[in-house]
Amino acid sequence: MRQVAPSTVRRLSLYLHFLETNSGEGEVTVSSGALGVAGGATSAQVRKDLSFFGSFGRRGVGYAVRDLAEHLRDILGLGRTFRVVLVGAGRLGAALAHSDRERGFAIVGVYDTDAARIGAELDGLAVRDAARLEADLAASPADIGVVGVPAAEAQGVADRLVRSGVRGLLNFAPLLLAVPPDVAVRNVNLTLELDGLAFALRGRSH
Amino acid sequence: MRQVAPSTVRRLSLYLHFLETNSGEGEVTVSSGALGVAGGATSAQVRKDLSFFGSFGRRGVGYAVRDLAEHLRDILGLGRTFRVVLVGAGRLGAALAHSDRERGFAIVGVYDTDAARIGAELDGLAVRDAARLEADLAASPADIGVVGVPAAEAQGVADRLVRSGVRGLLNFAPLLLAVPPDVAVRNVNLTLELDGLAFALRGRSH
DNA sequence: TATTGTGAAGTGGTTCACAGCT
DNA sequence: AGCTGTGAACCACTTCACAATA
Repeated sequence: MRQVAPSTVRRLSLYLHFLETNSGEGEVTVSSGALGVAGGATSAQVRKDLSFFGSFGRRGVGYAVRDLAEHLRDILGLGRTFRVVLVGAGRLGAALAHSDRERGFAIVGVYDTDAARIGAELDGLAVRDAARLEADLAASPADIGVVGVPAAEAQGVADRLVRSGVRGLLNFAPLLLAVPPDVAVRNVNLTLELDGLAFALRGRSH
Repeated sequence: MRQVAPSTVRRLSLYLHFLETNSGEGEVTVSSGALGVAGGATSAQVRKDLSFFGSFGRRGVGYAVRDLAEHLRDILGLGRTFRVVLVGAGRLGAALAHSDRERGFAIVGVYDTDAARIGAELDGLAVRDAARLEADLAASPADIGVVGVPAAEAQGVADRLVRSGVRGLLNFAPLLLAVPPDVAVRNVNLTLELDGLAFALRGRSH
């Protein structure tokens, strides 16, 4: 199978979210056009995205909602639970801990280096001393690590997570992490987004 | 001038961040190669990105750090202060309020519909009743609106912000907002990022 | 008639490679 | 010799267009 484009994965996730939030509404089938609206794509794009993994629709009819949702969860690998450790019990980390605990991402540990935070609770999880990270992960590995520490510490934390067997990182620090090629990184960078808006608004006054 | 690619803007922001955090270190010039490492790009890509806006370097030498940073701030439109209103005083909004207040993005208002939150303080800013949004924006416009409310309310909030003159939106809700073509939207979607990691980790166990 | 699945064409961003300065 | 600036080549994602099917 050819390499899947990152943009395709992003859209598949949007299609799935649409199917999941609109499934109770009676409609048994959806067209590629409707999915396109949800995913910010054309109908042709939707069909191409899906055809990459198989033929899930019926010509002249569309896609069966429940069936396609199931296929998308399977394609995205959402059939299992991912174990997530959170390093840096700041606000972004808290936002993550708060959301999405249901959808297959289980937060199994929250760590911080700040003594003031250690021992505190973050959404029902005790914040542990980051010094324990390696020992804890050796005893009970995780799939995904969330880097929620300041920029200066981010690469160090990433290195420790990767050495401890984590193979996916969600990075909130405003810089690019250097990781081995078999480790996946997704960045959430508020500075970047704000700069992007600034650029889009060039020359416009309020 | 041709349309600038979103990926180019993203990298320009990364180059700038690199220059700003490493400017005190004696080096007066940087090469496109060094900038490429910071921005996750090749040296050729860096030069193309910059050449799009002018010739800022010297052949055989490189780019003057201070000078290039200044140019990048100018290109990105960071020379002025952007007035930002935050709707939804949740954790992501709090994360935003906490960071970056220095770099040209001034939070001028925080709103929520939840009576329990109204009147509370978020990083020194009083949370106001979202019902006042239109009146406040009419009296004192904003450039950027942050949509930090649940998915079901997101489009409604976006509509109200756009009607009140906001021309840039930072959307934390896990869906695509429909906005007029002259309004810029950037999405921060944790669900999407986690799904992306799930896909990248397909078939791998811990 | 409605809508999918897909090869072919199109578009646009990235990489190459080298001329041009310092 | 070192490094930028840039046209040309390349590559990958998107759109088109239409045969296939309900």
